[in-house]
Amino acid sequence: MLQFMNLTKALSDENRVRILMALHAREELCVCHLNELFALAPSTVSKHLFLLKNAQLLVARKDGRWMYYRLNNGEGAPGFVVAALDWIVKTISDDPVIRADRERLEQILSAPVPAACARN
Amino acid sequence: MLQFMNLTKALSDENRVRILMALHAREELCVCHLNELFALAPSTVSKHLFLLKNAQLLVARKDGRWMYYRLNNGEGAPGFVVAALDWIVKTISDDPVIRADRERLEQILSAPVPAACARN
DNA sequence: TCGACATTTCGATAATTGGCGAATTGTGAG
DNA sequence: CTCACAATTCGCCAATTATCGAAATGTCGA
Repeated sequence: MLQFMNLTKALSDENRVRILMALHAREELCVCHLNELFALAPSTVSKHLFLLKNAQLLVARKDGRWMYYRLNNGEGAPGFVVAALDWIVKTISDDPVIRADRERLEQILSAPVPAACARN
Repeated sequence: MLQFMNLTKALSDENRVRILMALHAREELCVCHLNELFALAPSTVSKHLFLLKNAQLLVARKDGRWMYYRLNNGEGAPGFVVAALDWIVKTISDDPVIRADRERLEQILSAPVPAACARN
């Protein structure tokens, strides 16, 4: 029950849902990309990522100075988590807000000199 | 997005999830049953039911003085709502808390003179 | 080693939300 | 009509939480 509630609480904030969808669009992103994508303080994004990871919705990978996050829907992910992610994606992929985030994310990632991180 | 967030916010409270699961065990219940099942003030239960109905997770039926609530997973229910309910049921049906609620609910409903409502 | 940068942790604050009791509404029984 | 009762609405308070900025941590490059 505790795990389940961690998950539903994690999903109850719009910014966190948008983070999940951004990761769905791009497999893997570092925190600085998310900082730029959403108009939030780095510490705020970090906290959101912690809650999402704590709910088992995300997994993290460290590479040098950067932390990369991705959806926890690969091998070994709990079935109820994968089911939740499938449900979310299926439900709001076409939402205007999510679409706009996707487009803005493309812009950020395709910029010749990414503004977010120094170089990445 | 607003509908989606209404739904995830509705699911982010443990008492509301337990209400959903009670309704899954029993198809339909009136508010007084839920008042007795959970140790909550009637006004609190009523608020929870409003949020769940607002999220389209429940539908209500009025019968005399009593309001009956049930899960919105029948004909005409939105697909993403039905999918959410299926996911919840599948994920936490076996949880100890939910099991205990189910048993207590049986007790309440099978009592010779239901304590909850005057007669029902 | 030192400085720059990515990220996290911590502490404070504002907004949101769960909870209750009191008052209100609506309905049926007497 | 009046009373009792189911349920909701409202106003308030306590607890939670989203957010930020400042400070701490860790890592790379010079």
